[in-house]
Amino acid sequence: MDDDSFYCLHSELCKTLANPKRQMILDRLRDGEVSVGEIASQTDIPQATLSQHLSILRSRGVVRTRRAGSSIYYAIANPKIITAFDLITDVLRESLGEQARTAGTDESEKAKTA
Amino acid sequence: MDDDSFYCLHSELCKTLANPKRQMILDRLRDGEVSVGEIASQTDIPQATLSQHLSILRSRGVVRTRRAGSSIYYAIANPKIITAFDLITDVLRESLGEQARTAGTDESEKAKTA
DNA sequence: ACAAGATATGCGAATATTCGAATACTATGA
DNA sequence: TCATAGTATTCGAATATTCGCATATCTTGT
Repeated sequence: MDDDSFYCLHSELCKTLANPKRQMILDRLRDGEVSVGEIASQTDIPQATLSQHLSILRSRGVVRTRRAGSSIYYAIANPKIITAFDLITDVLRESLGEQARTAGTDESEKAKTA
Repeated sequence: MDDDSFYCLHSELCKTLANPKRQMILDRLRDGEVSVGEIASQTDIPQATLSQHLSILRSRGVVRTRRAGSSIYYAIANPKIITAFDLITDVLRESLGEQARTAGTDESEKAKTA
């Protein structure tokens, strides 16, 4: 696999995580499998929209599915996804905390020296 | 901060990583700070495009900058970003390896039972 | 076979991202 | 101050994402 393909696949995977509704869904799945109906009742995501997002998560291999009767249970396919998710949460938190201190040190902030 | 805001900020951060060119850039920065010109010469990204992506990385706090003469050096702001990046690489690799074995077990693959 | 509950898909409009070209800004040296 | 190297911004067109609606599919119970 060449570098370009790698970066494309990698960013496809990141894109899959880069949506508030899909993050909401993943957060519901972090403690184990949950059915579509359960996710729908725990969030304010309309059923069709929810199904579309689940379809995206499925197609990228982020979640796996199991049918039980007429319900379909979704689960995180690889726990490392959750670890990455939480790591980004850390970065976000640290970045928010640091924002006050480092505001204005950016080299592109030319207005400050004018 | 309410949940919606959190998921939005989190996915903003993920979106920042979810682009092949920005991943290429981050990969160049993983061993320490590099100037814009150096990144430009190591990749095939045109200068204007490169600068736009750097601007996005800057605005989300993913990188920090330092001016040295007429050059501007970019560096990863928080090493956890790289850890998350590598974790997603793991997921990608494991997912690609597993693809052959689990192909067709998806509940949405109805065609198989027809 | 039929009805009902649970989930998935197709489509179109609104919105967001991406890129290249042109241009502007900043610092250094003559 | 002027020229030049290095970097940033603006703008417009092409493309991709997102969402809601309508509808289709699948499964179970009768």
